[in-house]
Amino acid sequence: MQKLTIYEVARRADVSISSVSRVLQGKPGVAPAKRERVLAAVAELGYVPNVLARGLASSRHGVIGLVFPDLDDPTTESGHETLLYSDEVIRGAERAARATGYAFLIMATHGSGGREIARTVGGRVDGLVVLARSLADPDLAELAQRVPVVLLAAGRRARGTDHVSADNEGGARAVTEHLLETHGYRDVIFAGGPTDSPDARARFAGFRTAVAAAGMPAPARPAVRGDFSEAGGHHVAAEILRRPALPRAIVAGNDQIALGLAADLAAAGVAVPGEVAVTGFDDIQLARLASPPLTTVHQPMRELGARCVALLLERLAGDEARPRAEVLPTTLVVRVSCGCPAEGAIPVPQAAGRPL
Amino acid sequence: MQKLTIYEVARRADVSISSVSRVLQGKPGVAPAKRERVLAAVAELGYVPNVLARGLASSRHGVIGLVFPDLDDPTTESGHETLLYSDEVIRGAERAARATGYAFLIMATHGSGGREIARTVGGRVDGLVVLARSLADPDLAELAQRVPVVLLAAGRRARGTDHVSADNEGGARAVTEHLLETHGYRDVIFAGGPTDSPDARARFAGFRTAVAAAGMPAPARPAVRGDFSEAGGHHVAAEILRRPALPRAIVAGNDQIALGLAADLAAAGVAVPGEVAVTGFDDIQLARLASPPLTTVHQPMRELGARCVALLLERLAGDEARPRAEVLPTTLVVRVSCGCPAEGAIPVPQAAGRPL
DNA sequence: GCGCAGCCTGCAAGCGCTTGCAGTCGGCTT
DNA sequence: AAGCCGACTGCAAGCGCTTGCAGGCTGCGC
Repeated sequence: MQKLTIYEVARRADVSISSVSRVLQGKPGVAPAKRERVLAAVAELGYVPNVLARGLASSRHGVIGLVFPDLDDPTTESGHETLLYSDEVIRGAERAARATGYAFLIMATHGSGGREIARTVGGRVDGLVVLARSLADPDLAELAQRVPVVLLAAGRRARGTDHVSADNEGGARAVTEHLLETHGYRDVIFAGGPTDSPDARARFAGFRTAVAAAGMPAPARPAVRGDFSEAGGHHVAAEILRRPALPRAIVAGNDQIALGLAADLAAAGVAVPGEVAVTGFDDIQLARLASPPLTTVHQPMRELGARCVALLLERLAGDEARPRAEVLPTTLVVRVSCGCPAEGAIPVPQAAGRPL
Repeated sequence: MQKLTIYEVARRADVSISSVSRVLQGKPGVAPAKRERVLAAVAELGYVPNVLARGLASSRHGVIGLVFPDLDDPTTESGHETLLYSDEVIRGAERAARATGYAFLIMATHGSGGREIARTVGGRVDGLVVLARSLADPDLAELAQRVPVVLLAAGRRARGTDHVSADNEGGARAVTEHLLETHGYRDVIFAGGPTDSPDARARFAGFRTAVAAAGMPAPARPAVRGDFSEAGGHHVAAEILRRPALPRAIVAGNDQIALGLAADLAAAGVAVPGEVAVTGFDDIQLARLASPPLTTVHQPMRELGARCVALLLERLAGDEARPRAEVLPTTLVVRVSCGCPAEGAIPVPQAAGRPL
């Protein structure tokens, strides 16, 4: 199969390549009869336009990109600390891009090398979604002036770019209120994430608001900190177990911390949620299946990804709007780890009526 | 910032664009002094070659693509049946591609529309990794003659393409043997996946081998079937609970089935693994955190993705080799759901020595 | 019957970079 | 000193498609 170009199609349909091009792009100004001939030729030949040539001529890639942080140590195959969060966002974004005919490129960043990576990907896409903390500020800035960028969950730092985030503060407030009001716990502490994470800060702020609203003194900073990973949870657990007295409930900065923490508490003989209640944030899949099922705050991860792509497309459409910031709602998901009854934690369809 | 082309760099360095091009590609035949000047100009200007033009001229994309099945119903936001498997493979492949300077494109397929999708992505990449069952055979065939394809876990159907898969049969045999020999269970059954899945078939074959080797009659087909999803597990559970007698152990086709199944059994009052032991396959992250932690067979998912990319690159390098099939080893991961003691199921670092 | 607005068409000029090829030059071999 | 060779250089021809523009036709108003 030798190369099949627009010339071949034009010859076959007995028209000029201009007309073929116009038909293929759905542009007006081509007589119906001729349009038919072109379409027929395209079908017979199985012609697919060369995206490279098309892109070069129109200076459009037809590709949306997404940059996410790869927190794993690339030298190990452990892989278990994966940010499931990114995977969900990626899926949502991919779907949104595909639905509008764009191809979807992803690139993970791992600490250094961000500059090169940003250049590589920057020149290949029409627009870029950048997940929080996957790129250093200067790299991001350089990238942003080459191509439209939408920042996801980044605590609005870069100027001139659109932002999308989840309502971290509201979610943290809701889960803390649940602990405080529904359960009536008194001694509730916050086990935070990295200091430089805007998400972590916003969640802590929500926690403080709830505590203050309950008429209690709100701490100035998280009682403990740890990475947004299971290892971070282990670290937090160690810190807490070292104390003279255990808190009644712990609001963790995210699900991974909560899971690692809960596992260690249980292993140390502390009943969860009996003695210490634990809540998470994100609602990753593990949260639902963990033991006990984790009470957490759901972030609409796929939707976040999809909204980022949507904003990008709007900007590409050219409406030269000023930077926008969109905040998607989060929802409290009550399961067991807060002390609530297990009811419905794990769906049990038609398991009833067992005839044994 | 107006557009910056190779001409600008050439002028700045006072050379021809040919030389700039050669320097940028690291080709020989450019005097050292001149090479320096070019590099300096590139750095000062912050020049980044236009990938579209480069691609058009050299007919190379610099992009590796991956097509995976999106089993979710795109109209819901549920997202919980996600194939974690794909996510891991994607990460592994992305990393391998990035490490060799290639950009990485992903595209999900969802039932129909595969043809269009295949065309879209086929024209944008230098090589493609296709996960099992994401594309119909004819679409795959068409795609394969446009661009090099490596099939992952597809039970070698397409001719002329490379294949990579995990040792499904060996893994299933190992886990079944564990149940049969270590635990001495007699009544062990296989709860399979979809009939058309090569993976499911290979696993069942391994199961049969082990059963036969233990001197027991091997069934001709799986005792029950279900999708490779949690819902499939629920279905399997319902089937099994409907029987007059429960089996002593169930070898599930994959982790999701095992998890859904185990949850329903437990909800129906059947002790797992006390009354019925359950094992999975894949070793997705959920398997480790589930309750009880799932004994399963580990597939090197990231490595599978990475190997696919590696094969693709070798083929692109031009060694015109005949199609190869690579099988990566799987490993038995013993946790609790088979009846083994919990020891080490959840790592408990420094949780000891609690001073309370 | 004539003029003009529209609608179609195809021409041709790029888009920015790669690469085969011919030409230039200094240095060495005879 | 003439001839050659090899290392460099830059020219120019694409790669395949988009698109502004000018020209040709048709139909309608006057």
